[in-house]
Amino acid sequence: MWLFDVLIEHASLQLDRPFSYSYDGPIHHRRGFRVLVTFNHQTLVGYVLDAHEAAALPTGTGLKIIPIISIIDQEPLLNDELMDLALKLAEENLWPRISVLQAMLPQSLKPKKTALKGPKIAYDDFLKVLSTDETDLTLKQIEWLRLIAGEPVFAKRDCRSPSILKQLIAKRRIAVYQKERIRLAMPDLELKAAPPLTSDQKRVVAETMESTDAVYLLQGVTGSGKTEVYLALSELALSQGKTVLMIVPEIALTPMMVAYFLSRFAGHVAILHSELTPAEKYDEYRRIARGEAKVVVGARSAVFAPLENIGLIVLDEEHVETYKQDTLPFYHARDVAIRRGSYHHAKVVLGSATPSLESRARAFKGVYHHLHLPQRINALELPKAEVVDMLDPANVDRESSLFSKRLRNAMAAALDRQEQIVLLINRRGYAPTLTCRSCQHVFKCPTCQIALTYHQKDHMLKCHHCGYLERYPSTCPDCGAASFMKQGFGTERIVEETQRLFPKARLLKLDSDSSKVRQTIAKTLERFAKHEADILIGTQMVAKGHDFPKVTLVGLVLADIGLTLPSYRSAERTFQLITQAVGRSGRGHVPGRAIIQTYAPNHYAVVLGAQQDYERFFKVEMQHRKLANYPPYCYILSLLVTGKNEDLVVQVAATLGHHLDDKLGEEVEIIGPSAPYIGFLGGVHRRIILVKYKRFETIAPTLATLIELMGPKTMTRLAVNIDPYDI
DNA sequence: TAGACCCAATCC
DNA sequence: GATTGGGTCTAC
Repeated sequence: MWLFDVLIEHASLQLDRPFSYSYDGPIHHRRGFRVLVTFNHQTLVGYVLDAHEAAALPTGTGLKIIPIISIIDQEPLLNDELMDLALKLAEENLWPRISVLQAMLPQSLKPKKTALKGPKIAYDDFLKVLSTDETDLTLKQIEWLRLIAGEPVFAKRDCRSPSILKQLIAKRRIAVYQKERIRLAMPDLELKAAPPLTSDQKRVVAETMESTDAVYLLQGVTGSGKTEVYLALSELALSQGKTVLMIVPEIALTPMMVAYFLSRFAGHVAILHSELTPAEKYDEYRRIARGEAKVVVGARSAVFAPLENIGLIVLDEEHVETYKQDTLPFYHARDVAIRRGSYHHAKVVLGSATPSLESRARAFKGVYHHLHLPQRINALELPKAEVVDMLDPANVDRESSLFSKRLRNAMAAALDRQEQIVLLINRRGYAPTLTCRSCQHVFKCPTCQIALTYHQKDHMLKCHHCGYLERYPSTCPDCGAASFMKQGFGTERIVEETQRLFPKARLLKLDSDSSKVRQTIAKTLERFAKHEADILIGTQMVAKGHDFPKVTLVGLVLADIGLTLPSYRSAERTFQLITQAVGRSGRGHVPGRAIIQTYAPNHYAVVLGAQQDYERFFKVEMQHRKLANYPPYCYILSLLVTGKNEDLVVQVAATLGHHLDDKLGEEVEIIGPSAPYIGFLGGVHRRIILVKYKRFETIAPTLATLIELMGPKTMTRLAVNIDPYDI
């Protein structure tokens, strides 16, 4: 008899311990497979951590050990590298182990009940010729036998005479065999040879290959050809018989990167990102696990791709926040990439035009090897960026308060010259708040207490935090009046306003609303690239990575939306947004222009962003961070206490706070507990404690005791997030 | 006084 | 995370 140590599918710290189940029967592996078990009157999926052989059920332990219902997988789902990585990450970060295992695996393989309904392996039937002996066959049967034998592979469905086929099978001339079908149709791109590299690119590639360092920060201005460096390094890794992991930030960027890699490495590429259907992802995952793909291109969760023998891991646009998962497990793709790199002795390349302060500071200290691409390819000039002060009424256009005279004139001129324009507004919807005209009632999300954004397209109010929806009101719930004010503006409003000012211009809109429908982002970008539209209006999605040679003007409709957010990263975010946006302009032969509208024309993030002066910004922002003691001068972690009973949440948070203060008061700075920005979400009260610390080792033991302090009670829950992004 | 409802403990 | 059981509330 076997005793299994089983992790239960529910991701909670209280349940993050193995439960014992028995099993009578043969097993092929000691760990890593899923089992179906009864757990507290429920049928759940569990993950076997270990198996022990036993003669009989242990007695006197107080455990009621029952048999599992069934074994789900015959083979382990994860290799030893990923399994050990999952356990280590969970332990260090105080995440439930099962949550990491779930994050690592595609929908169909996750250790949770919903996975059992996920897509299964699809098979195609093929025909195999067993014998070409033509005795006893009719002429028709001989005709088909010869036809099938003449082809190297013959799919069953291609045979139009099923009855004849049936007889051939009965007479043992032909057999049917199954082969796994790959549901993802890769675009059939022409294989391209590598273009000659610029001397800068060559230098960077050579420097990387000659060095024995593990992690590289490739800092290259927008348009400096980082992608070609990734491709060249990939080629070198492949030529050494190693594999390549290419991580990109968003779906919107992926089609382009995929196209680059496909056109260079064709059949060796697997793709993993959220635009694939679960079935496609499953197939791709299995292809990778079987070792059939040498290169994986994918978004955040693709850092867990089951590649073996990795030689190179690239994280493009390393500064973007989407690399940090904001639900359990709160992993950062960059950290995982570096961990996996060190296991494989692979080179890890972090690329960006505007590196995160943390990474740039590490490069400065020599923790990362710093690589530079200081010039745009073909010696293109960086676009001229002009800052327009929207507080000065003289600058504002007479017909529209959203546009400056300068931006409107520049747009008119670009349209006259048949050039393309990108307009960026970092807010989706039509208007971010709706207010009653008579009583000033602001429509808010009932769960998040955040103002609802009015969306014109579906005439609804939406919460951009939790996705809550309600119909556009007919009357005010407070005073009954029926007249409302739409305050502020988002992408939809800019589209409307632009169309009004330039009725002949062809517009396209791109924001995360577009991503709801599959493929829209890719199609929109493609249409814009083909010049089927003159103006592309969107959120920061349009600012990242795309290469549109005909764009000569970029307008940032309001650059400082990010600056008003209460976060120590707001200046960094704003700088990055401006720099990336300005970099979209002038990638063809015509020099580009960028116009930045702002209410904060003197803010250093705006001024230096417009000048594309990363180094100055780095110095200034580092000083700010040092003064306020923020990362990279310390690390931050958040402790989030949640529960339905507000008093209890407050009380537990206070206890944890005091405990931390007692144990660590000397070494760390503790902020809170306090009510977070969204203090009440979905019927659950929240309190947050921030801990600023210098060395994780000094606080790790105390963190572990916090979980014990919480006890087995589930009235309140604790979530630890190391380096959270939402503060 | 049954049934609705809420809370907290338990799960092998 | 879901179920259960015990306690309290509530409507007839």
